[in-house]
Amino acid sequence: MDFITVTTRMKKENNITIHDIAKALNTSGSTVSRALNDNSRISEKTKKAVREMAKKLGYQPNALASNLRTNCTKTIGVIIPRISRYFFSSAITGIEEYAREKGYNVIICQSNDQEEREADCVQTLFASRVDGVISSIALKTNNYDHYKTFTNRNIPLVFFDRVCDELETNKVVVDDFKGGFLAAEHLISKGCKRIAHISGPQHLNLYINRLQGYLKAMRKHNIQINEDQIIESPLSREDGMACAKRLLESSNPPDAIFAANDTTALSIILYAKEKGIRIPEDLAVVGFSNEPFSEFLSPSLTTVEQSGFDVGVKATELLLNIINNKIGNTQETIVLPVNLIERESSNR
Amino acid sequence: MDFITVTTRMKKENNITIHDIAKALNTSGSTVSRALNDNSRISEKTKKAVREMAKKLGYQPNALASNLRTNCTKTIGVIIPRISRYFFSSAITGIEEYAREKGYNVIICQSNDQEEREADCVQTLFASRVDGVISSIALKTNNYDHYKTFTNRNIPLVFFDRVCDELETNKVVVDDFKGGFLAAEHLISKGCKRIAHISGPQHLNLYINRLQGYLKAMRKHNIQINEDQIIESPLSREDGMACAKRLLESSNPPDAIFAANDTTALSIILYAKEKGIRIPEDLAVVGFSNEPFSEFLSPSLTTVEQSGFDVGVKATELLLNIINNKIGNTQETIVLPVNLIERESSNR
DNA sequence: TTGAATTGTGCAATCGATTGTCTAATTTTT
DNA sequence: AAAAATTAGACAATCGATTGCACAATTCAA
Repeated sequence: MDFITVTTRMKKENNITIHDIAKALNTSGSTVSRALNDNSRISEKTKKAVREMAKKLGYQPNALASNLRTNCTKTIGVIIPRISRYFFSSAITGIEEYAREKGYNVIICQSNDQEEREADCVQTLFASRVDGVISSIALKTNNYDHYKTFTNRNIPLVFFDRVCDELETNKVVVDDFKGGFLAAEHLISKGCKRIAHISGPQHLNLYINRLQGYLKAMRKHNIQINEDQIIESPLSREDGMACAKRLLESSNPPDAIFAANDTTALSIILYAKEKGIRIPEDLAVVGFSNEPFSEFLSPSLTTVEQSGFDVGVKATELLLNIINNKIGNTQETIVLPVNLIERESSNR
Repeated sequence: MDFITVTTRMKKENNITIHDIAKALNTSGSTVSRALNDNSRISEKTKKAVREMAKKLGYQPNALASNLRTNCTKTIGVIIPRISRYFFSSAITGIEEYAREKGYNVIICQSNDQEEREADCVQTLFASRVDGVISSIALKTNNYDHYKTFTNRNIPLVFFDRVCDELETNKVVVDDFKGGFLAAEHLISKGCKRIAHISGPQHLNLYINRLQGYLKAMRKHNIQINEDQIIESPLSREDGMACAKRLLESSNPPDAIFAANDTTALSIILYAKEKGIRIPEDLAVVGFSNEPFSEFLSPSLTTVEQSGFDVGVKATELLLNIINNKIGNTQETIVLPVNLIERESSNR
């Protein structure tokens, strides 16, 4: 009967605990714990002995045990649509950078832009008892109830980029309104008159804001706004093609398109090339995000730059401030600047 | 004195445990635990009652407690150089996809290509008691001792892409040798005679293999190999420029360059454009990796495609097989296929 | 010299879930 | 109907680190 126990026990061996250190020094676990945590109740002499013995035995603290006891994991969870999008991977780099500096770990979950997967992520992160969460909403998410898992339990939550009004939490976004405004005004300054806009899902603030910025610029300069030339799109590569076709084959085609992301702008450029439409002469194009490829397109793409890294850092800073009670869990929105990068696709 | 305790206690409230469920049903914690884990010793009736009460109370299991007890976290750790590189973010997507399907979580750490950071990642992942680790070595890592933290304790370890011979573990790589061979042979088939190669750090197998594949093709077709035209580079955008300059301003400039990554190939194209060197007429260029931008460069870049997603999936499959003792902890190397994508930069 | 204050450690409970062992209740076998 | 076997569930120990409290040893003041 004993065999089984012994065999299973073999799997992970060699794990030194504070009690092993205590035994080796003929002291107690509590003393070792306090010594390692630099508690003032322990003498320097003992601390030194403990630290040396810990090193000698190759002690590695078991975070699970510590977290269970302290109810604090020094870990923050991140939920993002997809890691392979440059904006998001930059944001994660920013998040990790800042979090690590402050002694926090990061667990990343991808929603793949699916609501169900997003709810899964919430469960996973909650089960891991993260101290706080940073999230950017999946495109397909319409119901936000799963986030109550955090809000109900006072687990700090910060949204970035893809935020929505329905959720009353802290947010970090870029100035999408200004971005939309700059893009449209830029096209207007180039003499474009019929400026179309391909927008994204309208339950997400950022697309609403880009659209509103565009509208503001149009109105400011008394350019006629044509409802037919404002399209809502999922902003995929394929749908971008379809939108391009729809706009450019209409009876009154635009002389400029402002796309709410660079992927769609890319589709437009490819479509125009295929159809022999010259860019920027016949059609000026502006995108949004400054994806890594935008600079190298031909013609290179005029776009609105937003720093994923900065957004990540700011979101983390805000989150950690809440976690550590430096600020109350208010409902704050931080807006980061954007800027227009002028390139060939609109240079006429 | 009591006030402080009370105040701090308030922070995270509302956490339902199995004991709360037990109390509500007038049963014991063990029964609840077994019921939730679908243990055969519990009757269907009880299981149903437990599940319903758990739902009613909003019970969420505390993974920390469970992990501590079972010494198994159902979590795998990933160490990668940088998440913002497309190949790596695709690999992570593959890793997550497969892991999630099998009920595992993923913790990601970035080494930023620094040895010290990599060692930090190892500590972090070990402290989190991950069940296994998937890693791709940082460029700057020369000493691999930190990985002993895992190997000494029989924690399964799988390397991908950036592997090295010094570490005797499981590996998943793409067929870099064949990729190098295909690239060089392709250039030869286009009639190029003076084919230079810009390689990467030689302590990493993948660059050695790409180089060897290139050499093999050269020898096979009796093309003269010129030592001056094989350069070792960190493969950054900046260094790519320097390499381009060095090669193209030499007395006997190459008529083709095979770069060990697309970033360097991009630098070459930009440099050539600047200097009025025509691609592919004066200089054919082939890269490696098929980065998202490569397709859209002008001229578009011929390159060797490798699927980060597939590598991630395979690495995870291998790791989970070891973790679950489906296969012994052998020293296996899985090689995934590559294929050449012919585009304009070599089309002459 | 005695009592008070300070300092350094140990004991034992705790976090929440899991699991070996024991007991009581029920069912099956003889 | 008694004995044996099966089933359902409770008890208590456990994982490893933390921490309130108790207590001994030392120092200091009166």
